[in-house]
Amino acid sequence: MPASRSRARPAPAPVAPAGPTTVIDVARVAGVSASTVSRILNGTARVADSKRAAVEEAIRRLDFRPNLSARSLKMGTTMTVGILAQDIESPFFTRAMRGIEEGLADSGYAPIIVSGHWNAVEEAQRIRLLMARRIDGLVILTGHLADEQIAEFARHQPIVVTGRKLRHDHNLVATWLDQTEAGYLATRHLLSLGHRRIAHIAGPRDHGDAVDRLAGYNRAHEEANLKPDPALVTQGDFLESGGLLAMNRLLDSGAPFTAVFAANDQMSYGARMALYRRGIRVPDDVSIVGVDDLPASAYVTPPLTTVRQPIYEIGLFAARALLHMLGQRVEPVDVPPLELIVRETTRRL
Amino acid sequence: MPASRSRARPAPAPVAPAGPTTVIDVARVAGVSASTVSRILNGTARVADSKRAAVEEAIRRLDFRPNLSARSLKMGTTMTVGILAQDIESPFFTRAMRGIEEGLADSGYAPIIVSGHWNAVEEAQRIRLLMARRIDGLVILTGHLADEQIAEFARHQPIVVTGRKLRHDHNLVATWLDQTEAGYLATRHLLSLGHRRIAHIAGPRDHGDAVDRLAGYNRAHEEANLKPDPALVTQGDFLESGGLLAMNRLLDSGAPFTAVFAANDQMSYGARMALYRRGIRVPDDVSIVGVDDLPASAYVTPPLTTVRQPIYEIGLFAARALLHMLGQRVEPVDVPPLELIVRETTRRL
DNA sequence: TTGTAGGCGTTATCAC
DNA sequence: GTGATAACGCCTACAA
Repeated sequence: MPASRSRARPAPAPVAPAGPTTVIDVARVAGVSASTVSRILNGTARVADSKRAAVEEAIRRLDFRPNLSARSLKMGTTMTVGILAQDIESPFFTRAMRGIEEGLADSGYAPIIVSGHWNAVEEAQRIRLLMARRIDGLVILTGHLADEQIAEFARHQPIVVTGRKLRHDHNLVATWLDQTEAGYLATRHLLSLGHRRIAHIAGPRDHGDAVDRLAGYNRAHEEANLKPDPALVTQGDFLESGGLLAMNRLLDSGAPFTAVFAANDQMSYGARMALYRRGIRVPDDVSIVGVDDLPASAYVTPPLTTVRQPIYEIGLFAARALLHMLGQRVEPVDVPPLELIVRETTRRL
Repeated sequence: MPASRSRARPAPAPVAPAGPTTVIDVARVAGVSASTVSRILNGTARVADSKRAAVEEAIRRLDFRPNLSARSLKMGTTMTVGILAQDIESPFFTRAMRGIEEGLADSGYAPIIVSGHWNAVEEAQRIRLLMARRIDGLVILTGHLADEQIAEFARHQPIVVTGRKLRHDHNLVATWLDQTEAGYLATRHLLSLGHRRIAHIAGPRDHGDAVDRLAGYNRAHEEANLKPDPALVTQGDFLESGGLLAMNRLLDSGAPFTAVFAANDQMSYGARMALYRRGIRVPDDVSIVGVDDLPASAYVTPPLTTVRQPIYEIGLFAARALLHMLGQRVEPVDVPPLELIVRETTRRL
């Protein structure tokens, strides 16, 4: 029976203050000053054991919780970090968020998540909203912001940004994986299985990762002294629906191919569906490779061969790096490298 | 070139204050008092157009943003709502969160998301953490908290809780869909296709929805004057892995069946994988029905027949209901009913 | 219409 | 070791 907030009814106990409980109430009940309560709360200084006991008892009795707004006002810190995602429903971002959640656990920091929807203007807007809340730090999960813009934001608070290469700074950490390598690993795998006509469902043209993966596709061909057929490269949007549409276009074009490299897992699912619709078997007639290794990829039929991205670990890394910049003592984590996961959507030609 | 935070260097402009910009700085630059600035910020009172212009200009010049902590301290409101999810990576919760995000858009409220991991103790802990931050409202997305516990929490701030039937209150709104109906719809569909030996992969025993769906499965049988074979009911955990394990148990038991009703889509995926592993065709040899209609269910092969839950709309509803309780003028939204979505994992026997 | 003054709850500084 | 006191930045009576 917490004693606070008893307005209409008579106070249930003589100690009950009028409004929400404050340090002063606790101090009065414990027979000490507010400063002493504060000191005990924060471990700022040594206090006599007897007083400590009295204060702790009073805190319990009154169910006292310090007002974070007041503390923030005084300290200039909000114990809140902002997370800029792009699409809160995408498995990519939720996996990263899990990593962040884990990395932030027990740190006292809580995440506020906003979505930028792959739109630089909206992203900047959301970040300003976050900054108006005086967040102590910010994680930017990929996106379309200009590097200079991010550097500018980093003048106001520590930032960790994923998916780009940026000069580190006391206030700015970037984590980056070579997405050319992802495209290269996927394509080389198909080439090594004897495939020579390999289609590619690319991601959005304005998306750096997509561009890099296409470059990796080209590099693997070059290395094998092959020239990819431009008719086999088509555009997707990183979503299932786009993968389905792209595969339909590929099929309708009549250009023959025996394998397809989709720039991410979600488009692989869509492509797979398009093939299924036409009765084209995977991997017997066409092999598929994706990128990401989303949790679902082990449960689609057949299980998807893909290039694993350490998304969870990136989230974990981001959280830890941010805490480090915020002055917390945390052990750093490593981001493992990209890795080809061979499952059952690819077979030797 | 924002003028604030120029500590080490000489001030770039004569207007630059020492620390972060405050109303007082704005007032000084605009040649008015701080209260006038506040009034303009909040539209609290009429002010002369000339002063308004000067203040707005000063705000722009100084890139001023009101300190939310100070405002919160004064007003007793944080413009923050807490969201208790269970697993931030589950498509169920992310879909709901999308709805919440949409419902909160442009309201000025930002969501803080925490996860309870289906553990009543952890859920209560997280909520206390949220409450320590003085959130203005709370959305509880299902979970294992006791009704009384929720009622107790609702004494401190408005709460919307999904997935239960609770007496509404000026501070408590519950939204609930009859999950017996979900199990009933799924099972009746299979029965109507001529299936008589229908297996069921149930959800966790301590999960109300799971229990209700099993009850619906039984009710559909009763209605058809059939008795489900207890050997065909097995336990899952609402995850893909649990669905896979459960289906393997079913198969190993030797009890014959021609269809399976899985208590959610994720377990359907796992069950589908187990069948695939053994070369059992879907729907030719075994039909499958799930519950949820996750976005992915239209893209698995074959596309999953399932009972659609309006998860997004539930999130939207929750956000709107909360805003309403917080005194905002918002138009209410309806939660559509459960609906059987017939795709391609079921066929007539 | 506008300014002055006081306080929201906390912590840091300074005395004792 | 402990207590008074003065901010932190904002908003809202109250006064003018």
